[in-house]
Amino acid sequence: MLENETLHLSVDCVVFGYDDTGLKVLLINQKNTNDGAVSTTPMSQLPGDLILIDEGLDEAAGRVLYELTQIKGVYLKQFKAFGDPNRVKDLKDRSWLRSVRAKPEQRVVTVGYFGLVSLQEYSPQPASFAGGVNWVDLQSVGPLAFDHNEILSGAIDALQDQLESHHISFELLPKKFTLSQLQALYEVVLEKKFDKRNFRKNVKKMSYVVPLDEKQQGVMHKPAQLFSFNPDQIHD
Amino acid sequence: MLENETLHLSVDCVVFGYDDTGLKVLLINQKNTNDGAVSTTPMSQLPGDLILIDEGLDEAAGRVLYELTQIKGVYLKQFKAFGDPNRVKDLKDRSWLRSVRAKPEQRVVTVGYFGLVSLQEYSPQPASFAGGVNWVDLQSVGPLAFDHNEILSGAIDALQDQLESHHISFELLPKKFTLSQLQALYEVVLEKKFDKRNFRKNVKKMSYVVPLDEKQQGVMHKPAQLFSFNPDQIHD
DNA sequence: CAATCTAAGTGTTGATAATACACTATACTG
DNA sequence: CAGTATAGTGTATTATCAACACTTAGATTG
Repeated sequence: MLENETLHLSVDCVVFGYDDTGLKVLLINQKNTNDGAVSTTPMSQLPGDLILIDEGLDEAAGRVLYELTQIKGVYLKQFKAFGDPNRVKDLKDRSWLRSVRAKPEQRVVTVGYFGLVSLQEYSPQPASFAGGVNWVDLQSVGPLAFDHNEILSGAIDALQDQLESHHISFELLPKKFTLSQLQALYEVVLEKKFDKRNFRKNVKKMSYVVPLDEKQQGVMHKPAQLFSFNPDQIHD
Repeated sequence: MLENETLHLSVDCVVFGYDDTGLKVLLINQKNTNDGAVSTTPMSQLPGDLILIDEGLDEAAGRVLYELTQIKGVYLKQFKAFGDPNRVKDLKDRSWLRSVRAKPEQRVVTVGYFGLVSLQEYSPQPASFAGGVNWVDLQSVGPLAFDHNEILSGAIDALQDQLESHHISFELLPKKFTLSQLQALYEVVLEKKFDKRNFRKNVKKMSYVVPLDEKQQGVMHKPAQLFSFNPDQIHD
């Protein structure tokens, strides 16, 4: 127990990616540990790691995300700290912890960040840079390591809370987007349908959504007008 | 620097107290350190301390608050982690840290909690139990130790955000209260005025605010009807 | 016990925002 | 040039919000 008398702090990033096929979350696969122990099936987890002794929390979140997935420059926002003393003590997580941590028994408190990425802007996918990194459909997320399902669920709540009030939807869309894409995003994130005409009426009131002199191309129907976000116009 | 290679975690509690005279925050005075060093004027700070190695965050917040102020059983909610690497490195805080911490140079990340108390329910005041504990009017809060002004400001934001959406106003009021008291609370916390008739119209829609068969007594005007909160009736 | 004081309590109206709903327009395809 | 698929648009109804002033109940005073 003496060995454990200190506590470590980590950050975990719940990065949401969006494209026309839906809302995904960025997960990494734990590498299979060939330590001769009972080989548990490798689990998925959120990208996260211990913070360094001289870096800030936001800084740590950006660094850890980059190191594990090669993704950088994304919107990242702290949403909650998770500090159950037993959150890394579950049997299922022991073998992996032993393979990566000097002191695998040590308590770890983690600070959760959620991040937002437009998947169109991130081709090629991170999987081609960093092994074992996947965008997983939110519906298809299975059991994750540690308390990461709980952290994910907290991040979804935070995203839903802040989508409308904090003007962050544009982080999930390409720079130029159509109003139908914007509406689809709202519908997926908030899990409800909107009326097309009413939705567009509301968007017209948002001075920071500006129409471009440009139309969609290469679609086999009437091409939609493109819009972009102008963050300067936000003055609520 | 080697000594500092571990990191500590603390909780800080921003406990708001409310009565007819306004909204207060609970502060404690740092005891004067007679260590012969330059005697800095003793500062006020939020009640907070390091968490124990085997306790959860919520648990730590409750314990620390009780140990420092003798207050217990209050509503406490995590709102944000503060992790600037230099948040406890300021000159003004050194002398006090040296007097209370084994490793005063050590980095401390803190998790902020906000708490809510009805001051009517807390007579006698905590100051009579624990030395140096004061309810300070929000307007009169001066410079605090560490980054506690920033933490306080974050707590105010969280309180304002959640007052309407999370049905927490009753934590700040006595069990039986009048609609005028409720309105005054909203006005103080949200820093804006409400129309009396419109306010009461809205309250009527809240099924969890229930009228009692009882009236105010000992006031030299028409006595107001008393109400109470019934948390069971919350089903948003 | 009448006059006075103080905050409690109460409705209506006009403005604004939210909802429901169906057809025409445009570019690409074969 | 007919077919297809999504873009784009307006109005009527309902619900919500905002503004506004007088009467009432009990306590106090002379």
